Amino acid sequence: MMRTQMVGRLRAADVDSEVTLAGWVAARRDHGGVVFLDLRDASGIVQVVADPETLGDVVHRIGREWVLRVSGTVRPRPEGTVNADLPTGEVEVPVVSIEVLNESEPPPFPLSDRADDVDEVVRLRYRYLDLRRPAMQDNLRLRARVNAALREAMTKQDFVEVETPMLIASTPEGARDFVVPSRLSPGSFYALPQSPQLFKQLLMVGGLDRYFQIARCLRDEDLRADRQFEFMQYDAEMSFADADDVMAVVSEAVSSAIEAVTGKRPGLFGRMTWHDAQERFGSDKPDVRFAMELVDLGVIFAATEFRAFQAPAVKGICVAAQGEASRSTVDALVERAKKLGAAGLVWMRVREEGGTTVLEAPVAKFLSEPEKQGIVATLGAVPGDLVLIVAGERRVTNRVLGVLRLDLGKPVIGGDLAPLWLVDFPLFEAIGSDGRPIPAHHPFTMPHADDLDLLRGGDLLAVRSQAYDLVCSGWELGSGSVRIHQSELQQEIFSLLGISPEEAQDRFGFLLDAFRFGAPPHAGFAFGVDRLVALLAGEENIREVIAFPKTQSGSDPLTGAPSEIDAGQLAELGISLRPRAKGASR
RNA sequence: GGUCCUGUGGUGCAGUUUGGAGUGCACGCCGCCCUGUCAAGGCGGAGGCCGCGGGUUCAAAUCCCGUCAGGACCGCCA
Repeated sequence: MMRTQMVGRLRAADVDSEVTLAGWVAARRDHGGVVFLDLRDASGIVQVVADPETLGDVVHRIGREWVLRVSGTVRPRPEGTVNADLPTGEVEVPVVSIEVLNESEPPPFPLSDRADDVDEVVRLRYRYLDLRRPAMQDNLRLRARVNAALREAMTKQDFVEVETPMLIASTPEGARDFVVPSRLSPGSFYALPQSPQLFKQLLMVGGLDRYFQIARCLRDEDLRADRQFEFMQYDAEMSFADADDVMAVVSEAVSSAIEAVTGKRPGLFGRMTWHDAQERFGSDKPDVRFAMELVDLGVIFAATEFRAFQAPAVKGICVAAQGEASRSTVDALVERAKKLGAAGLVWMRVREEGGTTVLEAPVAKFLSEPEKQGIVATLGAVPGDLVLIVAGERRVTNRVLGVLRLDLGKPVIGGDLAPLWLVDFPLFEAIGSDGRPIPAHHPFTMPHADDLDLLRGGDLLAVRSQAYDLVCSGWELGSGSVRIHQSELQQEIFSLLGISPEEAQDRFGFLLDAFRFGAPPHAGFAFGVDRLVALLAGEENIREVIAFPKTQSGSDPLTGAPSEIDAGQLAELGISLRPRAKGASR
């Protein structure tokens, strides 16, 4: 037997038990006559006490990260030497026998969580050492709990976990595909899945009724703090179900995951229409952990003399307690607003003067007294606040104020995740330069039943879809929709999008074929597991919750990927490389 | 493709604004001392292509140009 127990659970109650422990040396304190070693395993740290006189000089040689196996009888620490900072701090293990299982070179960077700001390339180059840090261990274990909770919640709700293929046909839709050359069909390529979207719909046609998967997805797009080439998606689809059914199932799964991590089950998820999110928060992923909502001031300025406010939309936000922000700070906000596409940004300091609330600003002289009072009343501004107003085209106005709101707002630290369903998305996000509408979701999204007339009648941008997003603390976690399952309606959408029947057949023929054989009404959802885990772990970057992530340029400092392959492999695949465009680098 | 930020012994930083000797701090590492420490302590020591290349200059970590690597963001992510 290698060990009798893990080190982290030793307590006063274990005094007098004989134990054998195995782990890494997290720290050593060599006093000459006595050597203290902090022995670390996956469960924590315990202090062991080594006496060079009985154990020999080897105890002076032992360094950080050496791997030891020690035996001894647990004893209470002497009076006054208890370490309250350690769960095991009441006890220690005097070493009777010691075995060096492996020596270690000194680690290239501190493995303590107190030194958390090491260059990320160094951490990734030695990820196996980085993973020994308790913070990384916690993140990966938290992630495992989330995965387990999601699986359990879905299985309990009668969902069948089905694996879908990684080597699939490329479809020219959506993100850039990662491709894999085919050896047996030189010149042909597989694509790695961007998501199991089409397969899960086929599973519905196949009568699985309720499918889920925690699926690996790959997209060859630029990386970000919340985006990696490959990521994990909780993916679900259900037959004979509407949007509410799907949202209920997903809410249950996400709630279970949150409860598994925090011990606390979240309340009912909020629900907000896309339109409200735009008008109140200037975003399609509103962070509702703080207010500072966008307020429409259009009524106040309906007949204003002030040119800048003679616009389709005049809206403002009230920034609490920032009324005395420096001129340079305010000027920076104006610049920011202009950069975001606003014609300008009107700012006003809210002050108190002789018992009344007044607005002080360069533009104040252009505004009438009722207008100024209207601003204060409508925004609920109090002395000390800063009022920011943008006027212009409604979409731009909302977007600019939404960004400023996020720049200036402060979510409550340690608050709830604030999960929120966003519903009633528009079916099309814009009309392209070719006059064709651009789908907001994907072309299989079911239009809202009440808006079918609009679809056929005219105002395409007003058509709502049966799509829904899950937003958490300002992060877009995922999205889903009711799918079109009738080929007539699907053809209609394709023709609106300018996709000919031949083209549709060419791109998604296998799905359209399947739909001719009694496809059930179905709906589904998918969200990013990495993002949910990062939120729950309090990390701003999903690399912190991925064991072996890639850098922003898509490389892996540990393995050296991506790397060149040898000529033989290329030949076998029937691939020849073009010479490098700009002078060979390697 | 673009904007911005960063790059200095193994690690984290200061030094760059205003050019003047690789000058400094903390940790780690090596050696010696030390029986109650908690990131032990004391004394001593080693360790540098200032990312790389070019330019300006009597002189470059410092100024200029390019380049590489990393990061945040825009584009992109149906």
